[in-house]
Amino acid sequence: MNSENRVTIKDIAKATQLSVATVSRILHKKGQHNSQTVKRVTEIAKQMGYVRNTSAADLVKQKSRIVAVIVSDTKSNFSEHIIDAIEDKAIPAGLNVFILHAGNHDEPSQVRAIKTVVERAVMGIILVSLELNDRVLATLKDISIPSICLSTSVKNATIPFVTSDNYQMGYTATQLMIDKGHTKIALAGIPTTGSINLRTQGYLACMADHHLPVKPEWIHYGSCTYDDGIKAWQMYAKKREITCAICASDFTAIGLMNAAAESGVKVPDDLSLVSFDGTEMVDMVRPRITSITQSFYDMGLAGIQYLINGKDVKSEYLPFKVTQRDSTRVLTAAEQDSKKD
Amino acid sequence: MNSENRVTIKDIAKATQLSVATVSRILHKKGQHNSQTVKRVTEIAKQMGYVRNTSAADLVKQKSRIVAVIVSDTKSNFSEHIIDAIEDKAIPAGLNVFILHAGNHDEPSQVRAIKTVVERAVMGIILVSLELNDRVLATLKDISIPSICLSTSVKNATIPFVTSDNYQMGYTATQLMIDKGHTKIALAGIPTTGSINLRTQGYLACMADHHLPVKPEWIHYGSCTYDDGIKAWQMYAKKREITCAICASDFTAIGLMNAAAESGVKVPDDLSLVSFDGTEMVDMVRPRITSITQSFYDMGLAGIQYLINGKDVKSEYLPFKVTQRDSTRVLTAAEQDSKKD
DNA sequence: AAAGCTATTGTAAACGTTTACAGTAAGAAC
DNA sequence: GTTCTTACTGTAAACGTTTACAATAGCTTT
Repeated sequence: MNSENRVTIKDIAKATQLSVATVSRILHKKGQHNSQTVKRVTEIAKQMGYVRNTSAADLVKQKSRIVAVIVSDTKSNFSEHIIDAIEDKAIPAGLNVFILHAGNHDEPSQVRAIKTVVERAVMGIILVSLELNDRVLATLKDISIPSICLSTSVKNATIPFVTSDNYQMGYTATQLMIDKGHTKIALAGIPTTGSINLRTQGYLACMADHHLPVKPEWIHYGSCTYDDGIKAWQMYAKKREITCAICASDFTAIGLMNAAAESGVKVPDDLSLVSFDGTEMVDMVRPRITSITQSFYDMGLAGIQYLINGKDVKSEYLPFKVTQRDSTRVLTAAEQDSKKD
Repeated sequence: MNSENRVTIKDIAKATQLSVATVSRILHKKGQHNSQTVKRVTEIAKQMGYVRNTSAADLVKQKSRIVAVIVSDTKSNFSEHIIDAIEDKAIPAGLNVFILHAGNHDEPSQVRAIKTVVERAVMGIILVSLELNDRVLATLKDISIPSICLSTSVKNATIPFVTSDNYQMGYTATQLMIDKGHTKIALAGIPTTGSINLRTQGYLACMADHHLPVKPEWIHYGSCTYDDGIKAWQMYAKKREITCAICASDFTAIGLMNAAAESGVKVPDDLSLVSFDGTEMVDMVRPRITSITQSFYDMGLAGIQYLINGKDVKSEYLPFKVTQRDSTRVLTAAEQDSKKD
């Protein structure tokens, strides 16, 4: 119809011989009106192809019905579960969800994303898997928009967060391997910075608690990618000392497994593997990969509920569980001896 | 600082004893101003924690610097490549990207998403992998916002689109199998509706061109999921007639391969597989899966460039290629005979 | 008949920007 | 000394809504 200028309430007011106020009220179901008029207005509005100008409405109402989700752009596949949960709750509540990408450690891109949504007066911001530095955290705290971090913890809980306990996960993964008789346990693809590095601490603590030595070359640092798995194996392959590896993500585990396979090392016969996350990926590869499975959907739930209910949610750690699949094997007594120093 | 009311230009004007016009101009680098004043204003603005109200700005400027990307919420992994391309070009151009989800065939959710962004006067809309019905298409055409569909074709090209030629891809995949000596070729997980179904047409045409019969039970309809691969195999396993399958997506191929493996059927020894898409997934599983690889990144590029340059892009098909990996095998003459009716 | 309701509609201000245009002052050119 | 520039700043309207409040008319009540 009119692809020139957008139809406004004023146009409809003119066409119906009513005031803009009446039209506005009718179109958004406020107050009571003659049913004849209501019918006339809605019909004309549809016919003229009216679409509301939300910028104008937001401006006077000083708020919007939008939730912004700012997601790390690193190739991870768990964020979609978090987003699923957010959308599952937000849409029925009449909220719309805008997703933006930002760099995991990239301040300028984070600031850009935050600025974009803050300028538009979103009703809340959910930050997924982002490592925010103090400066960004400060800006976030200064603005009057409720924000929450998911899948990362925040120093001093400047803003609330919901994640898994990385330290405990690291400890648990290590304990799992030790329980299966492993003593030479590698750690692959964990970043050196951010809350995720607490997994390393958990690993070291568990090893120490069992009086097991750790060699530096067992720890490969990375960023949870598939390629990190490959690189980690290249590192381990030199001495071929370790009997198992704890992998930073499902992708890292798969990369590691594939790289090992190329050297003729089979999982779980020659190498046991456990990964963090436990997304559907671990069930798609063969052997299936044992994982420390996180509750991503629940994280999303926690995030959106915080925004909807406005309750002062305490920052919290969500439970994780060990899901045994086919990538881990119990070492025989003989193997444990032969591998012993 | 002030978490009560947001600081406006008016507040800064008051604090600096200037007019709002001057402050506005300085803050957005329009016109020339005394460098002293500029410094004073920018400093005070920062100090007071000023953030622009984009709703107000958009309102008067009648436009925004936002590109909306509405993505199918079906679990596919190629859309991220499309989005990558869009962001890679949009951000340097000073455009911000908002991503929304909508149901692949779900009109209400599509309309909701479109309405949300149209109301906010985005500068362009990119629809990814969405099957739009006539009504939605009509609304999209009526509004004065440039829109483009990626990874789907649009009947009559009501709005421009960029995708791969599904018919040709179907034909090519089939040809590939025939070239390897296969004659009993299955098709798994293709939806019955939408442009993607053209793959079925291509398959049928190729079979017909080679005078090869097609049995109904070779064609499994689905929606490109992992589970579709499993279900397809359950269907094929009954008679175990086919020697290869063309799979609707990488995930479908993986599902099919895993299900087959459970019946003791090995890829590619007992079953050859080719998938559409060719995302990184096909390189992560073993054996690696031969794929009809689409140019997703280029699709995203085409979409964003259409919006930025405003050129009247013709709807077009992007090239795809056959990437041979390890899931396809040439049938021996003996096998071809033994399998012959 | 006055007062009080009720149902419906209108008036007008407000939201925070942007920007065309007007204004001012100081210096340069004549 | 007058006019012309130049550099800077102010005025005010506009963008499209929403909403408190006022207004009107027709009823009902007393």
